[in-house]
Amino acid sequence: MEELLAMLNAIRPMSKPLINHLLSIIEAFELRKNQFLLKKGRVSNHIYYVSKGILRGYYEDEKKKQTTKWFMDEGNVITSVDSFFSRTPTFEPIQAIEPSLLFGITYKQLYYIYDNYPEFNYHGRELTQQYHVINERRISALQRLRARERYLYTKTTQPGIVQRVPQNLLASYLGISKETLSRLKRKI
Amino acid sequence: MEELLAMLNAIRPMSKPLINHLLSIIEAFELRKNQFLLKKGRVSNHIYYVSKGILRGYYEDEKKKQTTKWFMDEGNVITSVDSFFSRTPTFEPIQAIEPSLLFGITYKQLYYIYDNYPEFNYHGRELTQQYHVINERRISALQRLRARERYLYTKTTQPGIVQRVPQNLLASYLGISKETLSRLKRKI
DNA sequence: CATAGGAGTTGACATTTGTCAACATTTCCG
DNA sequence: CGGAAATGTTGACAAATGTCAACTCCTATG
Repeated sequence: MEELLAMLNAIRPMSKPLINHLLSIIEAFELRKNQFLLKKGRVSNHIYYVSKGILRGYYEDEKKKQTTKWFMDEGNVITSVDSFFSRTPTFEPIQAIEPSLLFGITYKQLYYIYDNYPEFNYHGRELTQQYHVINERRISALQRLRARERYLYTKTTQPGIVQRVPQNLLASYLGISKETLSRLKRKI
Repeated sequence: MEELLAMLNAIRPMSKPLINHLLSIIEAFELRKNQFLLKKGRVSNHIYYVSKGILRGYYEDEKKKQTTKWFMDEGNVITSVDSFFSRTPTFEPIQAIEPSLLFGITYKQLYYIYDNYPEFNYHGRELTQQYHVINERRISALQRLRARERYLYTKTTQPGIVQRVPQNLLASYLGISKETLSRLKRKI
């Protein structure tokens, strides 16, 4: 839990009352490998900090083909962004790839904080901004780069992810088939 | 200018002092067709509200091939996200596609507001969140959909854009060649 | 420890998309 | 108004990637 508070304090030191409030509401969640944090059709009700482990958000089409939208490991804040903020049922389950430990709060609790501890809007804004920038870069990569370059790009920007994650999931994250990934890796 | 204030007030009503401060600093910018709002190599120093017109952010690779990262029309808030927030020189120029009218403030002015009118962090957070959700959806589309489906998806989610924008730019936005776009349109 | 299922590899082939070049059409400006 | 430049279309072909199927290897679990 320390690390979570440290991360937030690094963005900007928080007041004692805010810290105490956070400590009183944050809940810990433990997940086994392959366990779901969020199932399809539910409204994403929590936002979590990843303390240990690695998770993925993915999408499954009519033909059962899965596309991994993101991987997040230690130090990241995760939720099903679309569902959480728009309060609609998600199409994107979240699943633990390794045994994981998370700290989370609910949507209601988050907005209670935004309303009653205005200082926390600064943190919310900075964090959203951070992921926004990451997504902007990801969009560029998906638009401009071919399979091979996307793989190399991801390998340099997220080396930990590339190592930790099964190749079939990595392929779907890159937006290519597992066979194509297998082949282009051999040529490198 | 009214519309900008109305948009912000709709997110959450702002205090009189904040409104007055905003009015005292917001600057208007007029652009001719094809004029640049931001050139490559500069640090993006402003964030703008689009009051009239349509603009694009794009990227140009070594071979001079351009990829349009986004189109933004009336009612949107724009900047070169990466450069603006990370304070680094941009690779992504912004250009007016039609004659445009913008209202803008600088990075410094924005952070002055965040620090001295804490209530505005709420607005900054909500706006960033909004674009974050849009980008999440865009990533899904780029990852999962083929050329044809990406076109149809964009046509339904941003019909105005698809109509207003030259096809070669639209193609680069979709991440496909202009020939492919021309062909798939004929088949529909 | 046996084995079923998951993960990764490889080959053959189909499909999609890109590239290049030629041409048609539109738009912009002197 | 007229011509250059930008935009859009089409064809032929090449390159990239997907799909399907067979096979191997690993590993999780009864």
